[in-house]
Amino acid sequence: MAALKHSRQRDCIKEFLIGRHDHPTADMVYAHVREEFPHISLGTVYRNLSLLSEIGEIRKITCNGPDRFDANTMPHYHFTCNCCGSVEDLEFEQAPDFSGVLPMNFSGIIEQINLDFNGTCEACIKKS
Amino acid sequence: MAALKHSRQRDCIKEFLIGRHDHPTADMVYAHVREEFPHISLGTVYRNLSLLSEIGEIRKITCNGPDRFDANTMPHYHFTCNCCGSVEDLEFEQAPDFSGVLPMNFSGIIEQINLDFNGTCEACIKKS
DNA sequence: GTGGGTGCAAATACTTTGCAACCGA
DNA sequence: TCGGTTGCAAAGTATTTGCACCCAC
Repeated sequence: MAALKHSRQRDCIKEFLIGRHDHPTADMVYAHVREEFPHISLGTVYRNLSLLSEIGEIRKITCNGPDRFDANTMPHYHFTCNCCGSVEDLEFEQAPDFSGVLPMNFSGIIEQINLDFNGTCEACIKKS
Repeated sequence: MAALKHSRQRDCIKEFLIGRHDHPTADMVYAHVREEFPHISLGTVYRNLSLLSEIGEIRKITCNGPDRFDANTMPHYHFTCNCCGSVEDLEFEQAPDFSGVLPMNFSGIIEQINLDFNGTCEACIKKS
């Protein structure tokens, strides 16, 4: 991988994500960063989001609709609303423990475990 | 929801998925169904895949790259390869039990629990 | 006959990429 | 200066949709 050079745009993107806990999409990041860098392009936002998630500084959340990004790289799990697409962090009384549930008959490399609950969020229930 | 009418194309799509355990994409379904219905359109395939997953006859797997579809609607969990995008079913020595890990501070409706391991599959390890 | 289903094509949504100019080390 | 980064626009990938015709009930 090429040597990483400093960029003010990338800093701004990362700072924005650190300050948010609602898992913004690339468009939401773009809308914000544009306040500070009015000429930044969506391509640059996507490039930096990919780069940051490749080097592990942020986490990319693949779900229905556009990808979302999370500056919290600690293990934690999400609820995704099938209705509005929002993604919330879940808190557990007892943290999920996957140590006893390692898969058999599998010889690849596991890099990440994703636990995602989906359904309908409170806001969407009220709307309907 | 409107009354469902019978369609041979939809049957063919579902039969195909039942016979496969590799979680085909819409394109793969299209390629197969075209053997029997040479004039079927990709739009029809997408429409039927959405419809089947809405009524719970198949399951849609959202991952990096194109969505994948699974006729196995029983609870089970996947491994997704970050490299080639393949999705495999995982077998566990001890089935994951989420009864003790229900989320607190959450008041929406949970419809489904997805547990997905991702990393690099055996085939991609060998290639590199 | 009625209304859902289909094929086709165009449109949309999201993301990536080529390229020349730019900027940080 | 060198090579990574940016802005811009175009292209690419995945999916949805409008519409006229067709087929199941």
